[in-house]
Formats: sequence, C-alpha cells, structure tokens
Amino acid sequence: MSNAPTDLTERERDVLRVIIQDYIASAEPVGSRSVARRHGVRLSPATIRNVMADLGELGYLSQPHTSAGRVPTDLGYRFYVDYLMDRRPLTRAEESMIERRFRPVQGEVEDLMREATKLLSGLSRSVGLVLAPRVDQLAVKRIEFVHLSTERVLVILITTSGQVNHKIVILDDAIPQEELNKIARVLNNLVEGMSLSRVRQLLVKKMAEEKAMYDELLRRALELGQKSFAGETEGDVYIGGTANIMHQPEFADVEKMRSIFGAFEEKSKLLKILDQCLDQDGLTIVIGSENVVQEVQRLSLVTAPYWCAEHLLGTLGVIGPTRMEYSKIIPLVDFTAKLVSQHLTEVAS
Amino acid sequence: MSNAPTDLTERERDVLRVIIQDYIASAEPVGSRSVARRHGVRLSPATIRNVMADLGELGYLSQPHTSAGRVPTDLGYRFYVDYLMDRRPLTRAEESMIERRFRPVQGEVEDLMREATKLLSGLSRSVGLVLAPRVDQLAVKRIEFVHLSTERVLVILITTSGQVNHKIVILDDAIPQEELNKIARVLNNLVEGMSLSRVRQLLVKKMAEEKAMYDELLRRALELGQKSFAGETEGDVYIGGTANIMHQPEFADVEKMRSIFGAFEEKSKLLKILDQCLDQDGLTIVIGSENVVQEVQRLSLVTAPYWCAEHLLGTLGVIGPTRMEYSKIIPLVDFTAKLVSQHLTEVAS
DNA sequence: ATTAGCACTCGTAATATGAGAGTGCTAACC
DNA sequence: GGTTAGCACTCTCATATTACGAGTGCTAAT
Repeated sequence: MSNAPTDLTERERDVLRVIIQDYIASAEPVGSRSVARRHGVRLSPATIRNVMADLGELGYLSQPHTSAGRVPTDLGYRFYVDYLMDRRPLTRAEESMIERRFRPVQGEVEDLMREATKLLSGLSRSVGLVLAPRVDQLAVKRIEFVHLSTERVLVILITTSGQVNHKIVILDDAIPQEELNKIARVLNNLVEGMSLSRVRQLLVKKMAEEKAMYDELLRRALELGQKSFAGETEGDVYIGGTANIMHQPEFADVEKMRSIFGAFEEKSKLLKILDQCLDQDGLTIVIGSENVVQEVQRLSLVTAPYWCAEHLLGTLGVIGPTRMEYSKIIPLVDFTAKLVSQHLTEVAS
Repeated sequence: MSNAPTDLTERERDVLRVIIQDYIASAEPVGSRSVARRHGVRLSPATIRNVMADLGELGYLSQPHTSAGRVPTDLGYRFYVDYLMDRRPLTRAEESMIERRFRPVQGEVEDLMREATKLLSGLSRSVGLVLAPRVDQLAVKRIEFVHLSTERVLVILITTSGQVNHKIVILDDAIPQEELNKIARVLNNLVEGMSLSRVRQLLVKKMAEEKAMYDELLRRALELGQKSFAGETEGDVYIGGTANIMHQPEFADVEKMRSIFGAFEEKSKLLKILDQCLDQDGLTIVIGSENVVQEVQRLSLVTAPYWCAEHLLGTLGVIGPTRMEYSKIIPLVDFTAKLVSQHLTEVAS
C-alpha cells in the first residue's frame, strides 16, 4: 500500500490531523461534530463525515462500532508522525529545564543510564528505556585478573568511559595470581585504547601469527585474553517508570497489562525491541503492530541513538501507548539522547 | 491486646484455621455452612456462627458487609502463622526439584541473586525479592585504582566472594596511574581478607596513629583508602516476577496496583521493607499493616536471611497478597535462603 | 460540491427485579 | 448449658428492561 503525503488531499490531511490530535488528548473516539468545531475552515459535520468515510476506506481510521466516532489506526498514526505532526524543537527554556533535572548525575555510567530512564519516564508519563552501551564499541582502558579459586578467575574490564564489566572465566589449569598479573601487563600493553571488537580481531590474528609460539607467557596471555573477551556482549536494558502506563485508560483491562508487564520483565524481549531501533540511524518511531514483539503491539516506541564521540553506543527512548503525545515526546527523546551523548563524551575525554 | 494461643478455645482455633485456609484458597468470604462442612467435628452452621461472632469480636475476623461470610483480619493471619499453621518442611523430592531449577547458576553473584528472585517468584506465584549482600560484611580480596581523568579515579573493590563494586572518587589533586598502583599495593597488603567495616576502623586508627606521617606514600594511601571505603553502602535490591501479583483478584482495582508498582520501583521503599526483616534473626513474616511502608500494607512478606559462612549478608523472600499460601511459601523461602547461603559459602572458600 | 434532515444503530447508564448466600436471633432440644 | 432448627432480614450480584444520546449513512435540497 502506498503511503505518501500526496495520497491525501489537503482537506483529508487536515481532518486526519485534527482527529489524531483530539484522540491523543481525549482517548475517546472522535465524531464529526467535534472535528467540525475544531476545524479551521468551517465545514459542516456532514462534509467531515464524507471525508472521514474516505479516510476509513484508506485504512487510516477505524470505528470501534458502527455508530461511534473514529479512532486512528496504526497506519493513521504512521502517516501522522511522518507527514502531519509539527516537529518544532524544544525551546531554550524547556531544554534548560530538562538539563536542570538531569544535572545531579556525575560519575558512574550506570547511574547516568538509570537517571536517563527516570528523566524520560517522568517527563513523558510513559516508560523510559535505555539500551546500555554495547561493550563492543567501547575502548578498552585496562584489564585485570583476580585469582578466585583454583580454576576460576575474575576478569575485570575497564573502558575509557569508566564502565566496569566483569565476568568469571573457568580455566583448564590453574594460574597463580603472580602470573595473572604478568599476563595482565602483557595484554594491557597490547590492547589499550582499542575497541573491544578490534581487540577480538587482533587476538585471533596474533594467535594465528605465532603458531610456533615460543613465548610461553604470550601464549597463555593470548589464550586467556580470548576467553575473557569472548562471549556474547549482550546489551543490558534499563527500564524506569513502568507504573506510569497504568494511568492510561487503554490498560484498564488487567489481562492486557499483565502481558505487557511480563514482557517488560524479560530483558530479552526488550532487547529485541530496542535492537530493532539500533539499526536505523537517527530518531526512530515504531508504531503498534510495526513492533516485532507480540506483547507490546498495543504500544509505540520513540527512540534515538546516543554516542560517545563518534561511536554509536546504544539507543534510548520511551515506550507507551500508541496514543502518546508524539509532538512532545519526540523532541524530549531527541534532546535526552543528545544530553546523554554529551555527558558520555565529556567523561571519556 | 494479648495474643497467645491460650486466648482461644480449641474449637475457636479450629474454626479460625479452617476459615483462613478456605479464604486463602478461594479469595472469597467464608460462610458458616462451608466451615461446618469442612470441619472435622460435626457441628451445625448455627454453632459455627456463634464461634465466628466471637472471633469477630476478638478482632480475628471481619465482615465485608452485614450479610456476607467472614474474612481474616491481619491479626487473624498473625495468629494463624504463629500458632495454627502446620509448618512441615519440604520433602526431599520438593527440595531436589527446587535445587534442579536453581542449578544452572554459577559464577557471578549478581546472577545468583537474580536467579533467586526468579525462583522465588516462579514457585510462589508472587513477587521475589533479594536484598543484595551488605558490602560491609564482605571480606576484601583486592582493591584497584584506575586513573580516569585529572581528578577522577575509578576505585574497584573485589570481595572474596567474587563480587565487584566500583565507584568514582574525586581527588583534590591529581595522582598519576603510576602512584595509584603503588597505593593499591600498600592498601592491599594492609586490608586483604578483612571485612569492609573492619577496614574502615583500621584506616581511621592508622591515620590517627601516624599523625606525624613521615611516610608520604602511606599518608596518601590512607587518605585515598578512606575516600574509597567511605560512603553509604546502600544495599541493592533485586526484584522479580512483579507481573505475578496482577493475577490476584484483590488487585483488580488498577489504582491500588499502581501505587504498589510505584513502590516496587522505588528501591528505597523496598530497602525499608527488607531492612525491617534484617534485624530479626531467622525467618520473618510481616503481615499487611505490620509493614512500615504505606503503599504495600495490603501485601505480606516472608523473608529469611542468608549467609556466607558465618557472616549475615542479606535477606531474601517473597512479597505478595496477604492472602498467600504461607504453608507453602514459608518452607520455600527458608530453603531458598539455605540454598543461596550454601552457594555463596562454596564460592568464597 | 456542500449541507440539512432524518431514520437508524449501538453502547451506556439508570432502574427494577429476583435469586442466593449468609447472618443474627429466638425458641426448642438433649 | 451447650447445641441446633427455623426464620425473618440484609445485602450483593446478576439479569432484564428501558431510555437516552452520540454518531452514522443516506437522500434530497441548495
């Protein structure tokens, strides 16, 4: 189905816009009367009705039942955000208001992420999401090994942004702390400042190069390094303000809500949702059924990527009822992403 | 108000037990007929009614409205869990079932905690809670410093249990990485194996001792050490299975649920709840209005402390509707705490 | 092309009705 | 005296009925 601004006449676009804005504000089906009242060009309800019938035929509007007003379909929302909505950026005053709310954060990256979800959820009255930095893209500052027990070694990875990742590696045979320190020194010299994905490539290459491997220490270092840097770098997801969406009238039904909350609890589901957005560049809007995850197909999503210097790190945004205030939330998400990027870039320098 | 088992006659205790068990199972007010039917000693509904009237007068039962059955009050539940409930421990079969579900975890302590909340919530059909290890009690394995920027230093603290804590410390004047390493060595020699709270005491003492402080390095080490180990060691809270309580008929009202979920999102509220339990030793049951936190006074709590060797680390348990299956959940929580303690103790050795 | 008029549809809110569950009380019973 | 049958009474809940109003779609007039 084609979906271009020119598919609709000026009048149809006007009517669609008014209906969606009205519905977003009221959560109730919009009738021809109220459109006629709000519509700039004075037209009678009857005329509006004709237009509405057309828009319904085209799939932009639907009726909950025969004699009720119209409700936007997902397609209608899509058209709205693509062509109808006015996307004015935030005013300076609004920006500084948000900045002030964000200020208290400094230090830990985790706190920054958590604070971002709070900010997003608080100002949008929806649910805030942050897909934590993909570790792959981060530059390694340092790696440390701590001997825990015979075969278990704690690997600590510090990035230039001050993030700390750790995991436990199981060894084939014991390595004393003494040697672990040496190995750490070797590896640190090798990888400092490189991104994690580069490090992985390098280690593979090095190992192949030194087949003969006269240097026993180097061999063990490369081996342990590979184990340490391997493994899925599954992104972490921060979520905040879930209680907010309970306000929405569309979730008065407890059963619907339960399935949504179930999905929110499953990190993997959230990851799937946010991954969908990471591929796009720039601000992304996913509306209702466009979403890949079943349980949240009554919800919509506004996300924007954030960066550290030139590296794309992750994405953050808001998930809430499809009937959300896009024209308020989009600038909010956009600005928050900028703010987070700025903080992360400052910290890394 | 006195509250001892002897306050009630044998018959009253029987009736109260039957009513509570019935109500827990059905979530509906219990009438005299159904008590009479279920009651061992064959008594007529009329007799039961007299007993019920007495129990109502004593504050153990209440009526939703004049001509409805009886519902237990918080006091009634309290009496039930204290004196009426049969507390049979788990069978071997049940224990091994739980163990099997728990098995996959090894390695990171965070994963263990998260897994515990899943286990608890899954088997109780309520919400699982774990108050993360109080760092104070943990033994220090190692401390590391990483220079981030001129005045910011990343402090990494590793405990013998393999937990990694980190925070950022702001310096008065810059210390190069070189010297940070030396300081780390000094501190590590000083504090390895001690509990964090002991370390704090030691540092204060040492600093007072060496007023003259000829050793410049030691001085700086103590100073940085103090900064690093200072600060509230606010416990972290893990929570899982929040979606579960939506099943419960008592939360059909969305507004009630919203306030509960709001409380769940606030870590500080949860901390307050769990702190209440940490003071007790052994398994703790907090019923409805006994709870200190307003928002969850319609919920009850079953918690048990967990340990690493002989150190009390934290507490874990289940929060759910007051009408929960205590006789199933209590053994579950008890056993889970044992299981977690066992894992943590193994890891630390 | 637009609009007024009108019959029609459908959901919602208000009201009435009856059934059922349970109580409390009284009087009879063992 | 404790126990029980009987009975009138209360209150909720489910169901049916009704009335209302918002909104539509169509037709015919402008």
